[in-house]
This record gives sequence, C-alpha cells and structure tokens, in this order.
Amino acid sequence: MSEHPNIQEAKRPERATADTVAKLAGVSRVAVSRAFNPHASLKKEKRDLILKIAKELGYTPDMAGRALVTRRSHLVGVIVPDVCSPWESQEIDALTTALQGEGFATLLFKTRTDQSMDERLLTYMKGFNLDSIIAFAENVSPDTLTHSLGRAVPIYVSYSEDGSLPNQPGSTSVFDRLIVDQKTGIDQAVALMQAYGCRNFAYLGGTTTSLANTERERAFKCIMKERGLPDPLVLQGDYTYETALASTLDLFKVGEGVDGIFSANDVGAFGVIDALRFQLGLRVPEDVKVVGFDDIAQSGWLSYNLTTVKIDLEDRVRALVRLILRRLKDPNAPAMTETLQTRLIVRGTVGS
Amino acid sequence: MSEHPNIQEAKRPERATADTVAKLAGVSRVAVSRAFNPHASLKKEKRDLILKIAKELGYTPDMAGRALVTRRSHLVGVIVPDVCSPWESQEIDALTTALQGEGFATLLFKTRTDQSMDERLLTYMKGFNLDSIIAFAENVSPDTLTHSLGRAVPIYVSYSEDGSLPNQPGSTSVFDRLIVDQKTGIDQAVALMQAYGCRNFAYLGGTTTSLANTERERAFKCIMKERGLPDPLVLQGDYTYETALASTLDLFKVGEGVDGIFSANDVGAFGVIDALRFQLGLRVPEDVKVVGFDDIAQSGWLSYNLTTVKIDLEDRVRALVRLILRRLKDPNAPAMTETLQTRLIVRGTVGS
DNA sequence: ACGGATAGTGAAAACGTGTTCATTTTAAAT
DNA sequence: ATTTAAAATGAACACGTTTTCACTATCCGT
Repeated sequence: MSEHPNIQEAKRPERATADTVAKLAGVSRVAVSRAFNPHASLKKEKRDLILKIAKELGYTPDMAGRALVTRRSHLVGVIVPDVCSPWESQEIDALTTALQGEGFATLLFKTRTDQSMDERLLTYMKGFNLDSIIAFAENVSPDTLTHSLGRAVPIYVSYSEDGSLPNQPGSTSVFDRLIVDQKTGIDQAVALMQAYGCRNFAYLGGTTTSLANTERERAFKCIMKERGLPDPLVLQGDYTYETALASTLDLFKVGEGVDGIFSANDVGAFGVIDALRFQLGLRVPEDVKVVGFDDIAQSGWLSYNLTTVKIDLEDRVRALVRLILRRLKDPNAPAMTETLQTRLIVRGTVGS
Repeated sequence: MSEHPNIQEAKRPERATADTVAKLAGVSRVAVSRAFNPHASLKKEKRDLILKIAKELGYTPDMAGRALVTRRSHLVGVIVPDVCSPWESQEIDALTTALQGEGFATLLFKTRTDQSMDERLLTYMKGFNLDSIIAFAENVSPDTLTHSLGRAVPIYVSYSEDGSLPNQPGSTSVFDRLIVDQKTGIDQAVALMQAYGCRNFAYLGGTTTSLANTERERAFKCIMKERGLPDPLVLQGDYTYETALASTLDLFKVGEGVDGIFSANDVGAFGVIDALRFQLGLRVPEDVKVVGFDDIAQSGWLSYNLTTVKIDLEDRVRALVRLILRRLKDPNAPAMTETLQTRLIVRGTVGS
C-alpha cells in the first residue's frame, strides 16, 4: 500500500486527501486532522506547515467522511412551501447568511402545495442526517418530523404564549420554541385604524392550516372585543395576491361598507389595495384603510407604502440561530424558549 | 462483534443501520444495500421483506456513508448574492422542485454583497463534494470555481451566442452552458415603444459586473442602432428598487425629456415607475413608457402592470436540470449548450 | 439429462475522516 | 538535578455505505 496509490494518481489528478497532505508534510494523518480542528493540541509550527501544504494542494476535509464519525453533517434543513413568498425568501436569506457564518449550510426542501410532506421526502431528508430543521411549513406535525428525522431536533415557531401546538402532553419529545408575540403589534394597528375612524373591520386570513394565521385571527378578534368593537368579518385567504384580490372583490360585491381591512400578510394586503383602487374605484386610505403583517421590503415601495405590523427579521434569525447552536452543543439540554416582539410600522395606508 | 452492539443499543434507541435491518431480516448487509438500489439484482421477495422491515425500523440509507463510496453527494450547490431578489427566488424555487424530483437537494450559499466569494467559503463548499454547481453570482470567475471545487462541474448561464466569458482559450476546462437569447425580446420591446411614439430612450442598468446586464445593454444599444435610433442614455443601477428610484430622479432633474425607459430587470422598473408617478408627477405610460426584464410575479400586480421581456422560467429550469443530469451521468461528455428564447409580455406601461 | 449462461448471494475491501488510548516529548515546579 | 504535570504524537479503531470478486443456485435450449 506504499506505492500502489501513485499508479492511480498518475492517471488523473485525484482529489487530495488527508493522507496526501500527511505524506508531503512528513507527519501522520492524525496531525492533519488536528490541524483543521482548532481545539486539538498540535505544535504551532507543525499546524502552520500542514495548513500551508493543504492550501497548495487545495485540500479540504471531506464533509462526508467527517460527518460519518462526528455525527454532525453541518447541514440545516429548511422546509418551505414556496421560496418565492417574499417573507420566507427574506428569512431564508438572513438564515443562510447567519448559518454560513457559523459553518453550516442550508439545505432546501419544498413541501407539496398543500404544505404537507411526501413520505418519500421525509425518508429522503432523514438520510442527510441534518443537524437541525426549521419548518416554515406549518402543516407538518412535530411528531411526524421527529419520528422521521433521526437525531435532528426541529425548531418550532409559535405565535402565542400558551404554545398551541408543540410540547403536547401526549408527545414525549420536547421542542425548542420561538414565540412571536403578535398581539402588541396588532393592537397598535387596530388603535391607529380606530383613531382614523374605522368602524367596520374585516380580517383577511392566510392559509387556514397555518398556525401564524390562526393566532393572528384569534389575536385580532380578541383585540376587537377588548376595544368594544363588533366581531370582524373574516375573509378566506391563502397568503397570495390573487386570492386576496378576488376575496376583496367578493366582499364589496355585497356592499358591506367595510372601511378597515387587516390582512394576515403583506402580499395579501397588496391584493386588497389593488382590488380597491383598480377594480372597485375606491381610495386607500381615504375610503378604506388597510394594514398588513410582516413588513417585507416591498411594503416600503411607494405604490403601496403599506402600514404594517413588523416582525424584526434580524432579531428573529438571531434567535433561531441561537436556539440551533445551543441545541447542537448540548442535545440533552432542557427545551428553551425565545420570545419576539412585534410593532406597527406606520406608512400611508391608514392615514397620512 | 456479535453481542457487543446490543449493549449500546440498550442504552439509547440508536439510529437503525443497514446491519440492524440485515440481522432482523436474516440476510447480509449487502442485500440491504441492494434492496435500496433498484438496479441491483436481488430476489423480489427478499427485497420486499427488507424494505418492509426497513420501514418498520425507520431505516434510511445514510447519505454520508453512501457519498463516501459512490462519490455522489446528491447535493447541488446554488451560489446567490441575494435570495430575496424575486427573479432569483423564483428560480431557486423551481430548481429545488425539479431537483427534488430527481433525488437531489439544493444547498444554498451566499456571496458577499459585491458578489465575490470568500476564499474560506469556497474551501468550505469544496468539502461538501457537490455534484453540481449553479452560479447565479456572475462575479465568480469560472477558473476560481473549478480550481476550488473538486469534481463538481459548474453550469454557466451566458447571454449571448458568442459566449463572452466561459470557454476562454486560456482556460483548460470546458463548461456546459445555457445561452439566453435576449435580443429577440428586447427588439420586440423597442418596437412597441417606438410604435407608441418613444423618441428619447434611456437604459437603466443592473450591477455593472453582471454578465446579464452587460449583454442586455449591448443588445439594447445594438437594436437602437439597427432601428436608426440615437444612442440611448445609460443610467447606473444595481438591480434594486432604491437605486432605480434615485437614478430616475437624477435623470429628470436635468430635464432630459426622456420618454422611454428600459430597465435591466423588473424590480428596477418598479423603482422607475414609482419615481415617475409619486416623485415627479409624471404619468406612465402617457408621459413616459417603461419596460422591464424578467417577468417576475409582481409584474402582473395591478399597481405596476408592467410590460416586460420574459424568460420562461420553466423552460430555463428544465434546461438547467437537463444539463446537470447529463453531466452527472457522463462526466467526460463533451460540453453541451442549451438555448433559450425571450419574448415580450405586453401589459400597461407602454400603451393600452 | 447435460452443458452453459444467468441471476442471486455474502465476505472482504474500500471511501475519508475523528477519536480513543497509550506512549513520548516538552515544560514547569521544587 | 529531579520529580510532576501537561502537551504532543501516532497506531488502531469506528462511522455506514457500496463495490468488487468469487461462489452457488437457478434457468434455458439442444
């Protein structure tokens, strides 16, 4: 086994391995491994030599081999129904940046359009031995995930303090959670709309199976009651522009006289605004006031200039990464909860 | 080695491995491997038994172990400067769907804001042993990529027939390419603008280092000349809404009397439109006509209703996946080229 | 019934890495 | 100078899989 590999090596410039570097540096292969692990003890000059030769050869530790023994793939799975959706693409972007800085890469998986997951896909995902999983698709049950996903611990995002879904009594597994307090921001929104004279409110929902939507609707109704306002009209939606547009047209076909619409997301609010302005000949904000949720980049564009409830994206991603890293460092640590606030961003769709 | 693993197994429910399945099914581990490889020869009833037991145990072949010996990671890298950019997020979405169907997962990497890549990141990427790489960031030179990326063969997207960047004479490596013929669509756009009376054209560029932008500008100027029109004014841009807005304001500050603006991308066109309508008090399309490029979903929204040059996303992704799979099947196949057409989508920003 | 081809099978050897463990070298402390 | 602790080192093993390579059972046609 001393000269044999050279024959193959002569044929093609084979990928440099730790052994290649070790022989060239006159050290053992273990030393090469240690050179790439900052915490391992290795004489400084020897490490420098190894790293120098490694760079010349273009050697990089192979993740597959490393994953096999360390049981760390350095891969974080992101399950998402639709990458194009602005809020989600913004979060994926920020998440990728943050994780990349910590030495992890994000692996993208798409659910079916109904946000459910193929059995085949789950099996497939398991094979990658993901270090962590973030489920944007809220139609994937925690138990399904843990059952199908080896050692990776999913992180769940809840939208109310009482944690409506994960950590059920029946389930043995405990999840780290990020709780988003949506009520504060929504209350500010309703207060502003009320101050500008709204009397008849409507709530345009997102996908009905979405946890975020369920809690937004609940919070909205609760606030209406607290402020002594009548129960709002609820429009069916699915977070898309097209459906929002159609639902708004339907709403005003029966002439309800609604003068304040709160949408479960910004893209939906765009649909509402365009329906009002271009199809119904109504003015925003003079005739109807509109508020969205998310504060995506497009909400600042002048054509919409949308007043909206903001979840601070950087805070959110920072919290997620913190949870992921902590769980990775100590898999047996007790479940942890991070909390996030929301606040109203005032622009031009309620009053000037 | 017969009873030893059971001790560990008793402690925690260890991840099921091929050996676990093999022992339970009373076959060799090789049989298990074959059961999961459809092309391997294995008695049907034995395969069924193995797959059944595997499902009960929740066993899935480990990708790391598999990658080590097959030299196929089933990972496709996507290098992108900004996931949020609508066109790119749409393409990532479609690509992920298509690749997922073929058994590959997409791994996301972000460049720095100047679209260049950290040396550290390249080294890092190499470690994942990617099966293929698609570079959305056009500031990463082909040679840098091939030098730093083991056996993965990058796919390049060019925007002119003469292939301005890859396959240079100096470079030894040959790349598969996807050529987008932008001229046809741009010519249709100019023709329409001209028909509606445009006399003074301006071109709002994207990032100057972007290949797509360079070729779009070249094609636009060429068409202007062919149609006997004067050289267009060129505005600096970077594909963002904010810069487009600012550039448009600058343009009309000197009162050039421009009546037709062609933007290198749709998001830029949105900035142009909003500057004209909300800051300069001009009407679109009556006073100034605007055309974009890409045909992202937002271009159909009524507030913009943008006339734009479309690259068919599904065709594009289909072609990319075709190139990737072909290269993977035969790494030594000669370089291949796919070509894509563009065409104008007429909406409301040129004339009704 | 017989030869030959074919499908089915498992033992052993990879693939590239991190980690134990026992050993040697170096540094620090008396 | 001598003891004690700490740091540095490499051999062997482990991780989970696929791929040779022989070998056996099964099938077909004359």
